[in-house]
Amino acid sequence: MSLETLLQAALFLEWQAQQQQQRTREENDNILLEQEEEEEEEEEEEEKKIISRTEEVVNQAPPDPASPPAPAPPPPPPPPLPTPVAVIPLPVVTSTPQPVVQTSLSPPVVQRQPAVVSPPVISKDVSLAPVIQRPPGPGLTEIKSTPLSVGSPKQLHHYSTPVLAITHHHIVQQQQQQQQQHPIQPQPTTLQHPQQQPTAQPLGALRLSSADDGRPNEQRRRPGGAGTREVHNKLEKNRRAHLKECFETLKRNIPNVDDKKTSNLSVLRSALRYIQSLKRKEKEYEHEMERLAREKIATQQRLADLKNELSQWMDIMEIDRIVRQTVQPEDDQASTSTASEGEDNIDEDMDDDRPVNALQKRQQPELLKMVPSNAASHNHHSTVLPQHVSIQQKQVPSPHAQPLSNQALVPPQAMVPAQTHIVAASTVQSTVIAHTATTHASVIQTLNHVIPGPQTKHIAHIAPSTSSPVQLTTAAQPIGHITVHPAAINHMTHLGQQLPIYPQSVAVSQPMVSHIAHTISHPQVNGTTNLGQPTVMAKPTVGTQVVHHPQLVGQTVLNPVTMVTMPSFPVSTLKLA
DNA sequence: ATATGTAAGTGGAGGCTA
DNA sequence: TAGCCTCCACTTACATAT
Repeated sequence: MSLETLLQAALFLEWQAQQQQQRTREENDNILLEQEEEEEEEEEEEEKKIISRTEEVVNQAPPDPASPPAPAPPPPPPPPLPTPVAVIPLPVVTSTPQPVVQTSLSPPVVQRQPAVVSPPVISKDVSLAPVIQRPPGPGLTEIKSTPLSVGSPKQLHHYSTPVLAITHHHIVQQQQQQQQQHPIQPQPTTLQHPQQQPTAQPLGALRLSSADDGRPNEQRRRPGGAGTREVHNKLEKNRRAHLKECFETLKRNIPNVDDKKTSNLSVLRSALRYIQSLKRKEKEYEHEMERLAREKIATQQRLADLKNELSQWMDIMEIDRIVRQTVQPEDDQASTSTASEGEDNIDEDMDDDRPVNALQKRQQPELLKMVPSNAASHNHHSTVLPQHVSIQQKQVPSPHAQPLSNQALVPPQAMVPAQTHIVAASTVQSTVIAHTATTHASVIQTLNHVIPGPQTKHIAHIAPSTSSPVQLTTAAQPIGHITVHPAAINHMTHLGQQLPIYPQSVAVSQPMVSHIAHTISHPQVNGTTNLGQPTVMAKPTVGTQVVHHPQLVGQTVLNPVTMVTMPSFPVSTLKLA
């Protein structure tokens, strides 16, 4: 027993549980279904209200009035239908049924709307919906009707003018009343409306009836067509809403506009101001852009110039490198040093070898070579280091000497305007300052001629820029002769005391004569007093005027003459390249 | 109480389309 | 040409500020 009873009890419990589960499932399903239905209804309502109210009205309206029964218009679900009511005549629909007496008063707008739509114009569908679903009783109409009617003298006024409207209103009211009487039977009522209306209404009915009766519902659409008042009102309402939205959008896009206390007019004004300000700014920016464009062009031009100069410098550097490569193998004692060091060394050497220099002067004029540099390249004094080229030469004019000098006399015009380059080849006693601005091959040739000499063991090379190392190889022999680059004179004054002073006399070689432009007193050049002997300074021949000083040929320049050639642009700008 | 601004209803005019 | 749509103007009601 116990077991059986227990089993039975268990089975029973199971069965109950299953039953409960099923119930719950069903309930849930029902709930879900209800919810879905509600949602659908809401959606339909919204759609109808918002989107296609007018469309629905219009579309539904046309259908044939002929079909009398028209249970429910096909598209809108017939039964559920509070929705359509709500859709079209919103006021009417929403109005809750309440007993109000009111027919006598001027027809409320609400009332007219459905009426107008339904009977004359829109045959069934539209009319049906509102009419059918209107809750029974005039109450609906009244709620809205009362305020509307009360508050709308205008409406009265409006209605007065169009006869049709008036008639419609009355008709509607009657229809509504009828419908109220037959709330459940919307369809037949709706069908009846058009026909019944004429009978019911005196004035409007007359016209409507005449027109409508004569023709079927098709022509109920008055020119307003969709143009029932309700539709028109809604369209207009939507239009205003859109307009309002546009104003809101505009307002949001205008800075410094209060969100709330701005009328549409003020929004427009502020928008106008804002647009004007934007235009002004636009013009300003355009001008700024033009200015920057011009500045850019100028800068690019300058950059191009600098690049050109830099390329020239690079050529010089290349030549120097070649020269160096050519010279170094032969130079046992070659040493690199800075310009100052080299100069110092030179000074020392010169001090030591003065007597020798004297001999050299007599025995052999030094070989001078000057190459004019670009006058324009002397505008800047950023580079302190002068470009010296001193080539010491044998005193004895070797067979190469003459050709050297000749080659050194390359016409300035043939020279590439560039910074002076210093290549100093020291021979026994003579010093030749060559202006390496001559990228011309003649320089190399000259050097080749000069250097090969047995005595030309020391070559000082000074790079033109500060960045490049200045290599000055002091000759074992004191510098006997120095030629001055004419271009250097422009910058002599700038350098002032920075310029090294060569105490010993310097002889000007024959070739240099052609390039010597001016002679100035030495103190003017370096600011130092010297032995009182005149110093020969050369002025660049770059330009046009070249003054020859043949008297200087072979003479000894007692004071140091430093070649100083400044780059045509600040050294810092070299980095740009 | 008055002024101002907004929303809404209504009618008409004009353009577009079937 | 009728129907439809859009726009505009007029009017009224309501809300808010002064």
